[in-house]
Amino acid sequence: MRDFKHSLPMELMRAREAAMSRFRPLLRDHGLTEQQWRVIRALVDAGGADVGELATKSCLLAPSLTRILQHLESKSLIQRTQNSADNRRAIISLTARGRRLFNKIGPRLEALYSVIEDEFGIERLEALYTLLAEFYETLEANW
Amino acid sequence: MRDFKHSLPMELMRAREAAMSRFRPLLRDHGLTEQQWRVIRALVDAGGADVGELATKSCLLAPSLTRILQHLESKSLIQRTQNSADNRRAIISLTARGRRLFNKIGPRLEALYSVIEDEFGIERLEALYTLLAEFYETLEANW
DNA sequence: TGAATTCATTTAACATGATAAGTATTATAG
DNA sequence: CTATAATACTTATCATGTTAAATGAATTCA
Repeated sequence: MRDFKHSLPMELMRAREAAMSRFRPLLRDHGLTEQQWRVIRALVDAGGADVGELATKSCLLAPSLTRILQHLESKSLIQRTQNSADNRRAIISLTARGRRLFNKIGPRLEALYSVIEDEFGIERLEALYTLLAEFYETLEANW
Repeated sequence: MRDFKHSLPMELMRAREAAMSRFRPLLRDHGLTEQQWRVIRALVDAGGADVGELATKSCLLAPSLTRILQHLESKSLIQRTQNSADNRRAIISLTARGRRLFNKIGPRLEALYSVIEDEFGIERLEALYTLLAEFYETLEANW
């Protein structure tokens, strides 16, 4: 049998954790989890989206997203606007407060990301990123 | 600001999920989560280990592992042996039942892994694996 | 040797991951 | 039209992720 350590899912997880462990403290200092941050960032990127779109963009399952949105709404970081065309899907958007929080944290996370780029090298990082995207595409396509 | 989609942690997560979604149903059919399986596999690999070693090998945090071991013990898949040299660390090992379960599921998971190898290509998979290991090493070393 | 420290593990608390089931709304077939 | 099915989301449940604090055993050092 293949060596236990030579497990792709494990290696993906370890690599991700190595990166996330550098970002998490900053987020935590601002009372955010990494998942909450992904939602905020997706909202900045999209400028308003329904729950389904948001789930796709932030890579969260619908039940998790439901809870996270309730949490973010209770902290007045997001708001819901009823969609008259389809009452099932409300449109989620950042509040002014949510945008301020993003503007405060975003650049500092980018700085941490730049450090990683310097350490590992942008070219290798791009190569890794490309391989990962291809891997994802391949597995999605053939399934 | 960098494009939201061009986020390495997200891409690592998506790649991992693409792979795991193929393995998870089989595990689930046998009443196991992916984390429980990682512990079982680490125990096969090590043949007996204390909780700390097991946490490292299976990439689980100690509190998660504690709960998982309680669960696996209640299903008689693992057992604890007191270590006379140090009463803090009990030695965990698979029961006969745990080994049987591993022998039953292991080959079928390997088969699924082989499909991925064929789809993506062993060379590219190796290249990806190498980059991931280097990424991990780089980030751990410089921190 | 015994108090302080360190170490290994567990508990606690809150948040998310994963699956199944429920609810309300919209679309569709007859 | 209207019963039915499909959609979008939410709840519910159990398991794990993450951090901090607690417990108990081994080590260190005055």
